[in-house]
Amino acid sequence: MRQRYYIGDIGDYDGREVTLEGWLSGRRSSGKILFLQMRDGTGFIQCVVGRGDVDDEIFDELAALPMESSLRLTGRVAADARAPGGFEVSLVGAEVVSTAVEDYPITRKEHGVPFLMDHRHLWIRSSRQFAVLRIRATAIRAAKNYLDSRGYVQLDTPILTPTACEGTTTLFETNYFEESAYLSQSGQLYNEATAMAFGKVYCLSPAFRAEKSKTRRHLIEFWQIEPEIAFADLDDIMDIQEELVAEMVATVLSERAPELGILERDVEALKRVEAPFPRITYSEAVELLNKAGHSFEWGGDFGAEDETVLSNQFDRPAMVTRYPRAVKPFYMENDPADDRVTLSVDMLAPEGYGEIVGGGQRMMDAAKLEERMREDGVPIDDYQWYLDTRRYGAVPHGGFGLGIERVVTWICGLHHIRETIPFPRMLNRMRP
RNA sequence: UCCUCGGUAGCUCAAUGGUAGAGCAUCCGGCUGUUAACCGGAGGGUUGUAGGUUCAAGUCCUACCCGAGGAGCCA
Repeated sequence: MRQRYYIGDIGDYDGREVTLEGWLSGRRSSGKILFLQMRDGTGFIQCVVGRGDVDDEIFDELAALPMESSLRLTGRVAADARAPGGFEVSLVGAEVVSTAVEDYPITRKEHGVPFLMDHRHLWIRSSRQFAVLRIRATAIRAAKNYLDSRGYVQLDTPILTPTACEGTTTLFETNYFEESAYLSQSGQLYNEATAMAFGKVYCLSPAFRAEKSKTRRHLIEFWQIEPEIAFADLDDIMDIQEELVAEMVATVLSERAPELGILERDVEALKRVEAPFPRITYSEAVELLNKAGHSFEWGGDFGAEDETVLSNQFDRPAMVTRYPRAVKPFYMENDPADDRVTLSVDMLAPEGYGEIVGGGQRMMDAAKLEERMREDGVPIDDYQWYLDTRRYGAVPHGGFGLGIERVVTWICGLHHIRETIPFPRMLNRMRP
């Protein structure tokens, strides 16, 4: 395989002549000297060339080359304090691979959200989007590493499902030959079956919710990583949640420092994200809200503002446990100490980012579970397979779902979730 | 579904009911250390759509379309 050079490794090439392959992302000229900004997907670098350093023909071509043209640039790498990034390349040769058309729409000046979203396929070339999406990939890898290295088996669950978990109003319906099918909202119920077969499992998959939600923390299509563990109680689940989230943050901090720099993220806030995380009950959270002058009545679910007020009370993610029966789904185990509440847990990110993880201990007893399903109007006939997980060797077990995009929004310190996935699907927007 | 705000040049925005403009981008010219470079010049408009009021509508009225922010909703 031929030697290839990447901007991301530029520090390794100090003093050497290299050939970089990439795209022209910016240019400034000062008469007989050109400053070319190049990107190659691993980073950004400034290349400098004076008239006379290369053939006049090539110099003139570079001076007029449209933005986003693709090229190969050859030159010597040198540390230079004047260059953004600390290194620059003094060119000795250049080859244009493809000349772009002249109207590249995204400039260095400001653009509005609708314009950028219409050009999402090009927007992802910009440095901030580059940083966010690289951090996303690293966060996902860190989560997988955490689980894989501890013996979890990745067993992905179906996207096409025959029945609605609860209520069909928020499901996307499609055809499965002669019958209806729905796009999955969660792999959890299937995870419970695979956990009874493999002990510790997880799935990493998209979830689809046809909610008319139009807020900065909702996507119609988003990704979840959902571990499920046999022989685990609520405390075990919380231990795993906090270790997993702490590892994701630590990995991003150590491997994606330049990207966090591009985003101007306050890394001190991220460095505080170490276990143990604060753990409070729902009832304590209600008290906290009321003490904070934010009136809240026991029994309801927290709204966006409630979550913000709560998460601002802590300097790292906080876990809220034991939500009332009414605000949690049928499969949550009852708290033996208080039958009004469930063995559930949500993790709220700090800095006002709200819920990033939801989970808990699952109801173990087949008869009670079936009763709860009937109360919720779940079609029992379609879920006999699920009840089998209790009939044949029920064990205490639990798990959680971690919303990838919500975690990345928080880690990156973004205002809106739409930037954390390459092509967001939102209310009013399915293109590009 | 509801509330609020918005839609004018490729982009970001101006324009008392009275001649549609600026900056950036693009093109042409200048500049040997630029950092969203700078300087000079040029081209670029069915003011979201339809109707209405008026001597006159980007501006006022009505309806619709599209978008943004938020609420509700969201295991």
